[in-house]
Amino acid sequence: MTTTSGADVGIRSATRVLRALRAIGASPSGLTAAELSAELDLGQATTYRLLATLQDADYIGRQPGEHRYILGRAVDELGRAVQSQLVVTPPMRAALRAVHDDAEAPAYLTVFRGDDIAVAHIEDSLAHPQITQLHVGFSEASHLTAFGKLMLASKDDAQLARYLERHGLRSLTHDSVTDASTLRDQLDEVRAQQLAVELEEYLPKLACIAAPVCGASGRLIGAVSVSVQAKDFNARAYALERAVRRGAWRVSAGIG
Amino acid sequence: MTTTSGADVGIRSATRVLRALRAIGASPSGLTAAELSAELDLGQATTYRLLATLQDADYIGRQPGEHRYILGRAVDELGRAVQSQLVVTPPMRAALRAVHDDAEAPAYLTVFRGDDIAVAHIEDSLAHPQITQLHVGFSEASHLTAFGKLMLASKDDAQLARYLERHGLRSLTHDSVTDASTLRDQLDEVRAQQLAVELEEYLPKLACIAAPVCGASGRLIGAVSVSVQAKDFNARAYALERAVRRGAWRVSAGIG
DNA sequence: CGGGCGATTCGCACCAGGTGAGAATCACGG
DNA sequence: CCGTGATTCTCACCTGGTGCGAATCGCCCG
Repeated sequence: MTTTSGADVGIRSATRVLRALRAIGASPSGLTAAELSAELDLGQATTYRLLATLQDADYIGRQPGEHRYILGRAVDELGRAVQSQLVVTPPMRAALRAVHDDAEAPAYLTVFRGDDIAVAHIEDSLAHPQITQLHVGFSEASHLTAFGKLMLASKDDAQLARYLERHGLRSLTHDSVTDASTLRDQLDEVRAQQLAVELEEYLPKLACIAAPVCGASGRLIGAVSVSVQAKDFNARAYALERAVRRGAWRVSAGIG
Repeated sequence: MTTTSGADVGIRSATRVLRALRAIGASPSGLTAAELSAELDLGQATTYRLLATLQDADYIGRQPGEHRYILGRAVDELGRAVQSQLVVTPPMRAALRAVHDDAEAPAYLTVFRGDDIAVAHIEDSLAHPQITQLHVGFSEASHLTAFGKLMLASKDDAQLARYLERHGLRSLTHDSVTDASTLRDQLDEVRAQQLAVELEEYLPKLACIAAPVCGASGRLIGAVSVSVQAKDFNARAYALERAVRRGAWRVSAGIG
């Protein structure tokens, strides 16, 4: 066991492939064979063989006459596949649309996956456009979003500690929680209310409110939320809460 | 050498990783360990190790209490990285906007990568919305799109033959070219005009016209195109041609 | 036209590390 | 409390991935 820092678990060759893809994707202009070879600490012959394999499977490619490898169509297809796995049925869409109409605000459906959160669907309109920083796909900074707090609230102390250890508490605005014990208090309140609220923690001037979606087994699987201007939040809070709770209920029911 | 259909080239373990990701992505609800094991023809111990490795790198994950593995956040990030490698500079965006305004039609910037074509940017508007079937990312059926014909026209006979052998000539509409010799004639015309046109070959009732974008070396690297209703095409053709040629020129100039 | 320098491929022997089989253990649901 | 399926463990085998060095290739530059 030469695990110096406990990070290199698993099949080496597999890890290499993944690291290679990451490395190539990390640079907007791609990587040359030599650069990748240095990055992965591999002999050049091996590097070329690996590149040939990836290229053969269409995961990478390069422009003719260019020596840099860039991500190819297979990666694009995979990226699309991720989104196809964020299943959104027409009833769910309808429920979310109703939330948008009731709340007069952009509405989001998120699903939880272990420590990660993916935005599965967004219902917005010209009058109530979505937050630009949010997109369909995985979301960051769980501790600063309303649906993130909902997910964290479903964890017990040990799981939360593990999460914090792995992710830390990044700060995005002046009001972001960055203190673990404050967060724990917030999560207790979330558990008590079965509702999460976030005020200018994720983006300045923005507030978000989220209600839990549960699967047939009663387990928490996601959230329905809306975002509004922070200054309007207090005046609208009551109506927003009714809307997201109703929406979350309808989505939950549509699953079982 | 050129094993046309021999599939087993390269590093086995790498191919396995890629096949595993593909397989998991191919099913909207993901795969169980047993299913993947069957799919890859691997022993179960090995399968679990591979899954653990992929999970460790966040390429896959699964909902708590669920036995199916699904694609994870790292894949989402890769998918986003692909798009970040489709570099679009502000001048290019501006040039494309001008094409949209001149032509009064949605305008597309595509880049060529070997046999593949990626849509790098779309400029549309409420009055002139984009074709819904087209999205930023890789595009299919090159032989049926205007920009695709442009790419194919840059190939010589041998390269074209190789392309046809690998991709075939899928038919999408009643007017799709499906005959290689007809396609060859079309491509000759494209070469002569340095312009490609497509009438209801890709989508019914839709026409598309594309002009070539060249890099500093003079090599063809992409295309600027617009799409309009097929019935309007003849009346508007002259203006559209001027617009895309001008746009392609501006983009080409903005690169060198 | 010829040298020269990267980029890329080839050949080969070594052995790390991935593999399969089977058994043990765990996790549930009945 | 048992049975079934999921998951992990153990271990010896041997494939297949690896590095090194050299051979080619391709292209720029003088």
